[in-house]
Amino acid sequence: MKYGGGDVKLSERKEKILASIVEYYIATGEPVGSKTLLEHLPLSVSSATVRNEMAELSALGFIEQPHTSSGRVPSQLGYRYYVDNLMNQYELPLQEKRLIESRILSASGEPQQILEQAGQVLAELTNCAVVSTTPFDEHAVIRRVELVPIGARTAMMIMLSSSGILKSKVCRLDCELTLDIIELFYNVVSKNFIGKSAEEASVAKIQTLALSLGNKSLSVSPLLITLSDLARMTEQTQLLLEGQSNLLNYTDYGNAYEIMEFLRQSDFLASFFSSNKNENAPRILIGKENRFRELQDSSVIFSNYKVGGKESGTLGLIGPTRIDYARLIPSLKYLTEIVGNIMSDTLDEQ
Amino acid sequence: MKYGGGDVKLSERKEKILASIVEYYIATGEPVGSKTLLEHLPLSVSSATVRNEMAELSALGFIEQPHTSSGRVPSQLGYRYYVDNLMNQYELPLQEKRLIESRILSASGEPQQILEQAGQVLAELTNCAVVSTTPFDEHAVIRRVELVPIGARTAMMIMLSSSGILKSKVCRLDCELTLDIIELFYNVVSKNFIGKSAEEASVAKIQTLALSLGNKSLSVSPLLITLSDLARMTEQTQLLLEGQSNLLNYTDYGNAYEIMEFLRQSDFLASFFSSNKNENAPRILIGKENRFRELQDSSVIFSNYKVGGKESGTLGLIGPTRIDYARLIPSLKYLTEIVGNIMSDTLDEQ
DNA sequence: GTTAGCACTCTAACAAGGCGAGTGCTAACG
DNA sequence: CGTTAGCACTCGCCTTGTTAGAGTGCTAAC
Repeated sequence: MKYGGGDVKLSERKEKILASIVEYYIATGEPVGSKTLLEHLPLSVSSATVRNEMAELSALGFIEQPHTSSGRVPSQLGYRYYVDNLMNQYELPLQEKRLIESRILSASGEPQQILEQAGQVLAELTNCAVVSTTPFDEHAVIRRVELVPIGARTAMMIMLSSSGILKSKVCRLDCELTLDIIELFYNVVSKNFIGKSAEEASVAKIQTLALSLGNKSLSVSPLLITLSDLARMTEQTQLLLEGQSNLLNYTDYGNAYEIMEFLRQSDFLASFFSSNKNENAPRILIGKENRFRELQDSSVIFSNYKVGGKESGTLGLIGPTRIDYARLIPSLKYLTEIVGNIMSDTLDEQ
Repeated sequence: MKYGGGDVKLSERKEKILASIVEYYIATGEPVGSKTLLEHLPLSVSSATVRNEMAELSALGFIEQPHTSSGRVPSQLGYRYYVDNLMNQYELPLQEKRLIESRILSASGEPQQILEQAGQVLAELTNCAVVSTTPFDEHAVIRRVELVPIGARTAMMIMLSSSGILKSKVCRLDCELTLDIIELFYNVVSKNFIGKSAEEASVAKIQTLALSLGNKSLSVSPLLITLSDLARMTEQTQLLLEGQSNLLNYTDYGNAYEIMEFLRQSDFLASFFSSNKNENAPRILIGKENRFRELQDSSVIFSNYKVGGKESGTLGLIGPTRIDYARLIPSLKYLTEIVGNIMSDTLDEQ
């Protein structure tokens, strides 16, 4: 294993000590000294020995001291080693799994709401902020378009994509919405858009189409414009955010406000997640491993969920570097699994 | 006017001084002393005179001292007097109004999304947290139910209410969704639910209906259950939240986390808002005027928006008592107006 | 009613000193 | 050679003491 530039394999005792430091610090948030450590460590050696070991761990860069005279704290590298080699993942008890599943099933079945629900559950479970992206499938096609008249001149248009995204928008016409127009619209749609990708419902195409309709164009084109708007909304991945306020609980956390603002304008994250599409296992970025300045003191754990066998969206956890990796990772894993399954269920019989 | 138990009408000079204290404190967050105050006050008197006046204002309870030797801060009563008598509301410039309007029009037209957009705008404008409730109309009826098959055994059901709420849910059947079943479903729906209130789609009614369908009951009842779920969702007012993170900016604000948590579990607020349904003008609750413990250090300003001439939902601002009332109130007023208009537009031709 | 002057109060800011946790080093031990 | 006890040392935190400054209320004069 490469840590800090060289291959390192720690002795068993060093590993025990490192693991103990990490776990103690995660649990308490206090830097830990040789003596305190010994109390939590089933080793029959003296504190001096532990100190010697700790000095070496310091030299290797796995732990560091906030100031000369207080205990040690895991460094970023220390967390990394812990996560890679030492952590025993805690398995979710079956009962809790059941509870989680039932809560997510209570959502409406729309991907966005499943994700909202899952995000809330995960936020409660982990005390982290949770981000998630709606399913994205570059090969998704428009499966269905419905036009539901509301008033004489208004209608609600609904678009359903093959990735399960449902979007709706109110459309307001300049003239009355007659059956003729509706029929014409459905014809145009089924001929030109159904089964095609959302991209194809471009403004340019809409315009040329409108031209070809001659004098009917005037009445149908507002509908087509709305269609194109919906297509835009459908192909856009949306990023959902839950449990932001959890971040405020971590008092040692520099500037929660900055992070919350960052998450709010979170296009960055969305594109980052989508560039990590083909990973299966959860990925963990600790502190500066992260490329965003705002997250340099945070850890991000994210994992993709699969809909119909294809990676299609991401669930991510964001918290301070001092988070309980051993507990969070299995929770995240389980949630992505569940979310994927439920979404696939909805779509499996296409 | 009743303030602190007695009728009070302050002298013109006292009013000027009080207004100046309130405005200075709102702007800077610093307690203000007689000397500093004089600099911002177009009065040709000495600081001693001002001190005398301030002493009387203190005795009357309009201002108070955080500690013996520092400037004065408006008391809750002081804010109240200011808001009632002294404040000149700042009028939004036309240009800004235009900008706001266009941003809200970019929303999809669904009430929920209009409110989300409006909430975001308002949060940016005011630096407060914004809450809003979706339109609620006790006389609302189910206007339309659509069933959109997705797979062989799954369908998406969409419900539209006369108050403009659109909700959808995926429904999973035990057997194949045939045209027969769909037709039967539509028949049952149009006979029993369309034009009726959402309340009537109760579980009990669904059950008796299912019984009367005899052997077809098995296939249709999952659909009817989903219908009932949707009716529940439609009649529930939803509470939306934007700009929570703004609260973190107010450093003097005791415990932003507590407030954020309170807002998150905000059923309280929803019911509180709905109990204030028939007010037209914005209402302002300052500090302890508020009945919720968590908001004792906050001010809440809320105002109802009208859809089709009827009060139907609320927009509210939440911030520390030290907020710029003179600026926020007109912003809120304008936003409620706009939101109401846009929503009414969508529905006006029922 | 207004003003100048003054003594008084109280906090925020800074400095100094003691405490204690924790360290690294050294020397001794098995 | 690894382990251990002992010890001097470091350095942040807490407490205490002091000071400067802002602001007040009061009094006496205008």
